[in-house]
Amino acid sequence: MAYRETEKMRNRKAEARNRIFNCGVRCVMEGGFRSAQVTHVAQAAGVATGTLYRYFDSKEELFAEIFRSATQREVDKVAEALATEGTAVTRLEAALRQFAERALRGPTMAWSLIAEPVDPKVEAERLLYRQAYARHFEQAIREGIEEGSVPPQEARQSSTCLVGAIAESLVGPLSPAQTDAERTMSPQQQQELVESIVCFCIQGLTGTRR
Amino acid sequence: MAYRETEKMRNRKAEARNRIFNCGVRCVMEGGFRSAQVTHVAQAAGVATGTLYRYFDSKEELFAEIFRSATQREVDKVAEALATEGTAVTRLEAALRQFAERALRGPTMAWSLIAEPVDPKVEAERLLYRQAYARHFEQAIREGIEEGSVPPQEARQSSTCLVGAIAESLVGPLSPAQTDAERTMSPQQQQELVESIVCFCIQGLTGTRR
DNA sequence: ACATAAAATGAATAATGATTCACTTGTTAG
DNA sequence: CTAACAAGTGAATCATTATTCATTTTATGT
Repeated sequence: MAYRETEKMRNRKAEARNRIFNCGVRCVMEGGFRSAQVTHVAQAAGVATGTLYRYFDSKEELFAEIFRSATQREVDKVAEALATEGTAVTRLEAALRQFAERALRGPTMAWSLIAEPVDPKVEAERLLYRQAYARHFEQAIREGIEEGSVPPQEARQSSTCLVGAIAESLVGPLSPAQTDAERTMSPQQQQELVESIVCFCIQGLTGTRR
Repeated sequence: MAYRETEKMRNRKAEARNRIFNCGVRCVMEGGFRSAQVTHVAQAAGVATGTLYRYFDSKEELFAEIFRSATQREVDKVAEALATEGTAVTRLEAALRQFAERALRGPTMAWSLIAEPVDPKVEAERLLYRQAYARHFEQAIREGIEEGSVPPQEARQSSTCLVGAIAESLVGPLSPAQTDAERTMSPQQQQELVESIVCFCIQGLTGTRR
């Protein structure tokens, strides 16, 4: 026996995988999934295309993983906002803000996650991601119902409406169809946008004018 | 001069174009945009692929036109519901019902229009289509504000939230990721789904518990 | 140094589907 | 009937990209 995988090699491989993955992320951040081709990613990572395939089964697999990780960060942030102190309503409000503000801060990635046309495997991830949001919201709504700050309702349904309302409100502003000039809203405008989304959503939940 | 386009010929051509167009519609209704290939459409219409290109500049052009027409029908129905007698709130409610019920009745087409990943040109049509809905809703909201049945608010924003909430609520049920069994909801379930969407939306608009 | 095995390479291949175009067929007017 | 032109044809071509694989490079243990 003359070759056995050593620690050093394991590290180097892990590094390579990481580098590829991160370059994939960067590609998506720059031009969305559509313009992110395996050849580009490999090139950016400084490896041959063939090498990429040693680390990922297929393009779809790679981008599904990228999607998943980008998504997880976002979902975590929302979960975090929901895990603070206060009534369910306050926490939901904070979570919606978090969602919208983060999206407006990183518009290309946000658009890719929310609305860009993608391959089926990635689309499947998107479905999961939206469901993940919905489940977090749903939980908070149930808590709200329990504590009396939210009137009884189909928590599942309402949570889906929340996700839809906020996502749709962002699609327009984030869309690359807009010129960059249009996409760059003033902080003032952003603030207003977020406020009116939150307002609609909380009213929809509580049936209480605010 | 020996050949000049005659009435008969004009008709025949119009017929051919129509046939191609309609077969395109059928293809989309059956399997969505993804599975609708020019070759299929041509075959279904009983013409050669080359012929199709005498009537449509490109695949994208053809399907964008198909999308537009399918969409127009839906938007018209909503506009119709909004044009009846009654307060803005009642009319908006009727419009939301119309939207949801029609979608549940033709799930494949509805999914294609609302959520299927599509080519850029078609995606652009989708943006317009969602805006068309939003504009109709917006108008009704403004009327509601004027007549006092809806509290003052950013009508534009609220209308976008309506579109998002209803679309998102339908994506899950319509998605072909669901088995057909899952997708076939009982009329009972459909009714409940529609009710809870409408409830959330009207509350979001009016801030009044119902 | 050398044998062994894994990792990296990237040009060649495969797969998919839209689009073209040289040619055939059909239509019209004189 | 025939010249003149338009419509129709569909196999061949083109374009785009993901994926493979024969070959080269690199790492390891003796």
